[in-house]
Amino acid sequence: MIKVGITDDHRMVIRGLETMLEDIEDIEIISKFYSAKEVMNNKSLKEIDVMLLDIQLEDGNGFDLCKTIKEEYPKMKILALSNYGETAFVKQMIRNGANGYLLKNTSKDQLYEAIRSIYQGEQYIQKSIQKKLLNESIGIKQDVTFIPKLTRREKEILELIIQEKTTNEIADDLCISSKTVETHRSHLIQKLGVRNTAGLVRLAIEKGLLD
Amino acid sequence: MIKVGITDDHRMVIRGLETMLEDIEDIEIISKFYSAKEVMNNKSLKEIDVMLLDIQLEDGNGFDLCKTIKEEYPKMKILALSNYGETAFVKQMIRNGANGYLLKNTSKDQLYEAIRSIYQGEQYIQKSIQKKLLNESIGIKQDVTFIPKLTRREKEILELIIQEKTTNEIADDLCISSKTVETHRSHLIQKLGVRNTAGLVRLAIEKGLLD
DNA sequence: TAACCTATCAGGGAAAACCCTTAGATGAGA
DNA sequence: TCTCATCTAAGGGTTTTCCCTGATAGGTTA
Repeated sequence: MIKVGITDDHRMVIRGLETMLEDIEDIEIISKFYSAKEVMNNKSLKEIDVMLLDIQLEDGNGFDLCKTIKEEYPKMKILALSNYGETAFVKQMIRNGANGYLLKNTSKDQLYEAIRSIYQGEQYIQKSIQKKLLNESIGIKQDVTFIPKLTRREKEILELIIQEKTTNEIADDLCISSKTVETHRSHLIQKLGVRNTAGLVRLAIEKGLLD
Repeated sequence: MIKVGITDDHRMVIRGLETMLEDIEDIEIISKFYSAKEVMNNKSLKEIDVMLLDIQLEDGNGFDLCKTIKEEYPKMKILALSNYGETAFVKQMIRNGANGYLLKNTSKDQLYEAIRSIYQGEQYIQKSIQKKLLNESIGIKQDVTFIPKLTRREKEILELIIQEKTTNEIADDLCISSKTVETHRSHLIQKLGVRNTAGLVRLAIEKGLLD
């Protein structure tokens, strides 16, 4: 009997998961959580074998939650669920300890297979995403798509850039010289491998660099 | 008996909706569609009283689909479903003929109420979103948040801006003067009510102005 | 036909962004 | 202690963006 927990802030998704799993004999849903907070405050976590975890939670992201859970309950298996197949998401989730990654438009069979696989200690990543990861690593061998870590200050400035502030305004906001802000901007452009502000904003939004 | 159709590319969500509605006596789910294409190719649409419509479909957006459906079947009621409560989304959906708007994290009761309301000819917008819309209209009376329509050329140029191209490069790409591109840029900034390139990119991505 | 929208182009000027180099101060960690 | 990362700052120059104004031409529609 595999004891399953579900964490998702959409009741509809939880409902969907429940019905998909309800008539499977060796699976039992023992807990449901609607937010990251609920998970953290709960003490029955240790009984869970496999946690189905939405990576987009309203309060705090699933990445951090995944890491935290894994630190406290290393034996628990985590199956990440997401609407998005962005390889950046997948990689980060796996780095943070997830044992599997499924898109939410999955089928019942695939969901069952994924849960069983990771319960038995294997890794399960949806085929379409595997393909994507493969293509990516073949296609652009040189260009490592991993996103370099931004410093606190850089994130701060990136945030303000996205808010349409100019270098001068940012300097005022942070009480530093505009030349310093320029330096940070240049670093951001270099680090993220883009050409200009447009690229910064796009990347920041698409890859979710902030928070 | 209210005949309901569901359009969503996530099976899980469809499952969730099904179980939420299955034990309600006066509702019957008569069709399920996993894509916009399926909807358009189907001829049993005319029997549907209320369509639950995801606004984020893989093939073509729900906004256009909503409009198209309404044009062909004016009597059909459409309840928009979304993960996002962006007022811009809501407004656009309502403009395109939707009779209601619900977030996917809704409850069974609310879902039922929404379906019944719009079936009876009322409009149903989730309370939290109503609040948002209200606040918005109070807070910024002047600033109408509706998104003005962009011309084909403007969209084209916006697309290239997002691809990190400079004005000169865009001019080359389109074989027009860079001064013309500048004019379009200015119009974009004015129309969209932003301050600079960063704002353009952000809005274009967040509101999905392209495609 | 007149009004309107769209796309085109231009001049000129101010502001902002971008690029390169160099460099001091600080704090964490091997 | 020495190194490394980070944050800070500056000089000096080029490119790009932004903001006016004004103008022509074609197409649509009332």
